[in-house]
Amino acid sequence: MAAAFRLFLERGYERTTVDDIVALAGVGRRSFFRYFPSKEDVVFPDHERCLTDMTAYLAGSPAGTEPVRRVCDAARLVLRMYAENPSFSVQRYRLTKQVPGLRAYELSVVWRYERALAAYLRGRFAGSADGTLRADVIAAAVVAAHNNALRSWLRSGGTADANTTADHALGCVQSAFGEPQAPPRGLDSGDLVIVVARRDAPLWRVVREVESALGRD
Amino acid sequence: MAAAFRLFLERGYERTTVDDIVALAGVGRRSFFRYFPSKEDVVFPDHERCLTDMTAYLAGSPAGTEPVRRVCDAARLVLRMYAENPSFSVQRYRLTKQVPGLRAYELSVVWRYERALAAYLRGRFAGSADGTLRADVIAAAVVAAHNNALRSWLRSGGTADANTTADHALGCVQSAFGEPQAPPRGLDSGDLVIVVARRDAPLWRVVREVESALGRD
DNA sequence: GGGCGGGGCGGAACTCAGTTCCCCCGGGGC
DNA sequence: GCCCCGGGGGAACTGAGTTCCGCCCCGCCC
Repeated sequence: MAAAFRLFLERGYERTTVDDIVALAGVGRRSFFRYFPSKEDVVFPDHERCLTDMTAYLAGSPAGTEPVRRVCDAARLVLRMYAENPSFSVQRYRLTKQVPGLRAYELSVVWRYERALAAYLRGRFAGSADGTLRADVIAAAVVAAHNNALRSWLRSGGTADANTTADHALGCVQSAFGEPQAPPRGLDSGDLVIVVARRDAPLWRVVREVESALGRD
Repeated sequence: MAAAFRLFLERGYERTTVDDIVALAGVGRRSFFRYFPSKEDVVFPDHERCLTDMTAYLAGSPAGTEPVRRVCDAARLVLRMYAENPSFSVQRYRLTKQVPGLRAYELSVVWRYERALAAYLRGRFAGSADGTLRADVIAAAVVAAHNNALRSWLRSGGTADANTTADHALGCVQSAFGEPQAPPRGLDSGDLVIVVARRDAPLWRVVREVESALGRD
């Protein structure tokens, strides 16, 4: 991997052959493909583990957890993996941005994450109306919000705080799709809440007010 | 293309080489790659045109169109393309379902659709708070809803009515994310609106109520 | 200690996608 | 006639990924 990245950064991904890598690393070509099924896999060495981590995390959800919250937290696992090696992640980001083959590979990885989230949500929404549709849409929204936060962090060169941007992005999705879960501060279930808003106020501000009135923040 | 699909259906995609195709078609190998940049492109011959259609459709949006409605309609263009050749689409679906390489290619195509939608939404949401985040999330949600409808239609063998399922799926997204566009029924700007909701009601229902109270539906 | 089986490693050769280079041929202008 | 041009086709090349086989080292059993 070290040899591969040295060459990728020196000459670019496509100008580097597997023979170059194994020659620099001093190993046999056969051994390279033993550890990395394809040349692209060198660039994404940890996604496979992260994917199994995510499915395990979802499978280990205690009963009664709010599903949308859970998938948002699952997405944070990916962000954390990126944040563990900021400089590596940023280098890889620059690489994937300009090599179509790597972008395609990344898409297939992201797709597998999304399917894992969707599968979990489908299980949780089973039986309810439009369950699979809601599961697919929410999974896609979570992935999109996560990617939005991740990319802005990567564009900052890994210097910004990844968690706060992700909290904000995922918070938006969560508040848009999430079910009520927090116990009311002084309210009992069944209480009535009255919200007053001006008609020309922006919708998001009205929603915010509803949320705070309902004790959800 | 006819020769390629005959062989793909007979022996499978991976067991068919480009030499087989050109031998059956009676053309030169060089000519194959003149018309199809890669072997995968034979399977998705019309996506390139559909993508340019979609960008043109979005670019030609009249001023004042509701953005979410517009991207939902843009997604319907893709569905219509599939529906034009049901049997071909179903065959291709079965093929891409079991060939990882074709799935990866399809993902990259879908990604380009999603980026086209997101780019349009980013332009429309420019300046508003969290504009790019909303654009990305909505684009992903629209694509997910479209794919959900498309796949259920494909699984039905192309017999069901594609439009009604798509209308329902996209309608959910549209009502979840759409902006107000209808003029208020009898309210003037500056009027006060009072909304009453039970605390344990699901959030989306509260939001729906706020919207209708504000005359936005 | 000596045979022995298995696993990690390496290399040679192969398949196939995709590219490059060059040729051929037909048509149309000069 | 000659030249130019553009589409088609083939030969040869590059490089990824696979298959097959041989080597060596290590532990294990007799």
